[in-house]
Amino acid sequence: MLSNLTDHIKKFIELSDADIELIRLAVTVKSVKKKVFLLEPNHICKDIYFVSKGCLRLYFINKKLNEQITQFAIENWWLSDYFGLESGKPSNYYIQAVENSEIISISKNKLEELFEKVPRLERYFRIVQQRAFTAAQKRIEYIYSLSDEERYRHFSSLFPEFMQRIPQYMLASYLGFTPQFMSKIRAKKI
Amino acid sequence: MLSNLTDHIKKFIELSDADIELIRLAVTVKSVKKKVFLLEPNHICKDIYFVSKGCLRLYFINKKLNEQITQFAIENWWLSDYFGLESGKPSNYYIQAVENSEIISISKNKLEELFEKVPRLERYFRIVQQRAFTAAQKRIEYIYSLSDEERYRHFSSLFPEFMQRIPQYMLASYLGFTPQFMSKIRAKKI
DNA sequence: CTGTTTTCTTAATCTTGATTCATTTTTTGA
DNA sequence: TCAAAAAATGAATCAAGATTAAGAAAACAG
Repeated sequence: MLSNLTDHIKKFIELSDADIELIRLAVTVKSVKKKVFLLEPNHICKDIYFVSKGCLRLYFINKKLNEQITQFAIENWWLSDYFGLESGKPSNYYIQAVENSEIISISKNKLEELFEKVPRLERYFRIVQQRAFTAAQKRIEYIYSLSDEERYRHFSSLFPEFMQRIPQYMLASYLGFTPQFMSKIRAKKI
Repeated sequence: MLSNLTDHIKKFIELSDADIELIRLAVTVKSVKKKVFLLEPNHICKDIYFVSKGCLRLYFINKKLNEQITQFAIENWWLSDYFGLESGKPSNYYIQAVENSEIISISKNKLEELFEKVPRLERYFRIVQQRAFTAAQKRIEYIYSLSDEERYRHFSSLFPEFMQRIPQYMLASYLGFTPQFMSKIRAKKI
């Protein structure tokens, strides 16, 4: 549903019907089944993704050959490998659907064209990026000021519904510890 | 020097002389002595800061009553407590000059006015925020995929000149470990 | 200069969470 | 519907880095 995106944009800037039509022409709306990859390592990342429904994860394989999740995106969040997108170099990341999802994608090129036609979108994305940066900073702050166990409890108190949606091992990966350790602290709680 | 800022902006968008004059009227350029605070906890953060010369750090006091540095800003970087800036709530952070510095500051309100007069600046700040977000994500990736010792060596190979500029204990804080541990790995190296 | 504060180093002990390996439970798909 | 794969749990051992407590070396101010 394109309206999920345009409604989100309207929270920050005004959009005319003509603007919405230009957005419609620039983006691609698609259904993505659980486990499908939108990006894989060694591919060039060309798109940014808006989650209209469902959930995506961004991860890479670390030195110990484990999946390391660095970002989730749920409804109304954007996700991309911005580093790959800007550099044009082959990506190191996977972007994968965690649930059956509805994704709105737009290529870097189409987005640049759209910025020329609807310059106020620069403002929307400035705000989106600023919020993303602020959230990333908060996360770094928690990593450095809470123990793993505290971070788990903090996360589960903030996002109890999200915890129901994803496998535990993915949350352990996102929080930076092992599934075994997660089992241990969960057992402790009861 | 205002030109440090306008030159930086010109790397991303075009600026007319009139635009530059509008920027000049909106910002404040000031010299800040080492150890001076630009923001302290329980104060409302109203400004964002551009480092024209020198170095700033952003930190908070964690539960163990230690300083925890979450960001540095050197020449051509912006720094603020964006969370406090957007929420209008009292800050939890210190922003302090690490060296005698020249800082260009602009208040949130003045910046909003400036966006109305020079809308292309939204683009500049969109790009700045996107880069900041990408850097923060990279940092999270390193935190989760490298040991503390590896992260120290990685950082010192990437930014050898910066290491000379700041006390070791600040770098230890930024990297998330103790000065004692840092001494240990430095001693190991020789 | 010279006393004081700040920064850095060393070493012993302690803790958190990783690793390894085995088992159980849940989910999935043919 | 049931076999196979995926996910979660449990326990024993191990390691990276914290903590504590000195003391040494630099930097700084009067």
